[in-house]
Amino acid sequence: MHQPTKRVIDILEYIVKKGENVRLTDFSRELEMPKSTLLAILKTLCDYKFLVNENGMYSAGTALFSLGAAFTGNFPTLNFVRKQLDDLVGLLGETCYFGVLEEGNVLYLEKADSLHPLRMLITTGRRLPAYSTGIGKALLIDCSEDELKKIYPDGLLPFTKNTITDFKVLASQLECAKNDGYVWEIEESMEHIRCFAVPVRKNSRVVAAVSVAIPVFRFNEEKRDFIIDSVKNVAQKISETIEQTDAHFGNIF
Amino acid sequence: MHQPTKRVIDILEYIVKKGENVRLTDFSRELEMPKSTLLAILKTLCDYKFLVNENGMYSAGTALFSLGAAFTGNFPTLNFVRKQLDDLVGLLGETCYFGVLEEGNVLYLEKADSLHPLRMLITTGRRLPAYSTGIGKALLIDCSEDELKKIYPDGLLPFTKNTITDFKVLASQLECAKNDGYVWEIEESMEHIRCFAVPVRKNSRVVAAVSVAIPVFRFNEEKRDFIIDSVKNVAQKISETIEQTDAHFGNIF
DNA sequence: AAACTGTGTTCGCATATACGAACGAAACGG
DNA sequence: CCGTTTCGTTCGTATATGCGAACACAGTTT
Repeated sequence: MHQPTKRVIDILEYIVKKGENVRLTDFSRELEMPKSTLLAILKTLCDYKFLVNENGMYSAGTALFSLGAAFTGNFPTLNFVRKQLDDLVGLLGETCYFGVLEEGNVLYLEKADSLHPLRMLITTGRRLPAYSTGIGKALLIDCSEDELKKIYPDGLLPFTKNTITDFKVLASQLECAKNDGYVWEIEESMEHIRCFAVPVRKNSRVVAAVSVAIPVFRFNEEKRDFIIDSVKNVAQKISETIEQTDAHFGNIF
Repeated sequence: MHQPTKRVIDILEYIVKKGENVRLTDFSRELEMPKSTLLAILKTLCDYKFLVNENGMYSAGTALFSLGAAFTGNFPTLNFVRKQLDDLVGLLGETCYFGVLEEGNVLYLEKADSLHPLRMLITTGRRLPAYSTGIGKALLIDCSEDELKKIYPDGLLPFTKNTITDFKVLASQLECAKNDGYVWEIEESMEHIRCFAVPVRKNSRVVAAVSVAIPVFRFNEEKRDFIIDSVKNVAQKISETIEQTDAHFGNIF
């Protein structure tokens, strides 16, 4: 591990987590780096707009935006995905997500916000353990029990009282889901939220997934079929589009 | 200037420019760094998903997406802006932009694509000299000739035969535009493209701008008033929204 | 007004990093 | 098929970077 590089990474990830108004001392304390060393790195990052220094307060700079935008720009498919998610929200009224699997985690690539004031709070770019989320289970849908154990060598940690922590239970549930063509989840990653998700395939391999997250009190069984059909429909459209591209997305697709 | 940090920056900016399939030797040649040093840095960047290494070919990694998304997430106003631009494209049919001023350059923060197959190619996150673009002139609209000279100490370089290279001409044109409340531009930054732009203000200070870019052959004078009114209307709505927030956007707003 | 907290410098010393050459492997071309 | 080129990797040494302490300065609190 290259220390100077690691430090730059730590600084950047820390500043985007905090967003703004981070002081030199905060960096030093949280990242355990001497202030004199920090100052040299921070100054250079400011020169190139990765950070902004406003009388002692550091904030995330526009270069971070440019990097992310340039990355996204390589994947025009995402524009199509966003429009599909917008349509899906129009139908269902609840927050919808699109994400890919990255080493056992869901990486959220796109979302469309619920029309309701009370809505989910996951932001694009975040990573969450796949086994506990609806969209994540859709991404793992083809995994056997052995494969799951390999992905999560430290076991399945609970996030709520409903989180599945037993590999056998998870594997058998995925087995069923594979037949049904969709996954559901009730308060396994967050209290009061249930979820439906459908995998997106390219050449029959799961490469991404679409999901909708619904507060339990706004759900009722009558809506069930309509929700599942709507999500399946969007996942199918996205699958067809992705089939035609050769985009890798950081070699995830 | 801190060399290791500068190198990380150079590597990241180079990889997003190239997008994918960059070899160790390419980095070494283009960035003038010894291969042995590069290897240590690249390996660390791969560990943290800033890069991906696929049998010798490096590509941009998902961490870049996460950084950019986290940055954007701090500015919910951008979602509103995107919807406004979408509406504007619905009215005008041509590519629309939203951007801010950063040291004499326009930084494009949002865009909505034209419905026509032939359209502008500027992507979000890019920077272009403000004096030559429509949106950029809207951002400079309150500047005097002296202020312009301070921003561009090396003078105004031409990009097309129409680019304004004389400070006096630019300043007097901005003076007129300030009265009209909008800026126009004909093939000053790109051949075959003309542009209308309107500044977005916060507390009466220009903090951003909205523009529409139209291929010259699709423009005719009858549309003029409608275009200008539409852009002004959107800029006004965005102004009102920004007034209510205290977002800085990398201390640009 | 003095004590405290935090930023940004400076400086000498110890050390981790950078460098370039040399090596091995693979791809290319005649 | 073998020489040639290109690429990635390794390694010992030189050097640039990292470190911690001390200091000046500014703002805030006691």
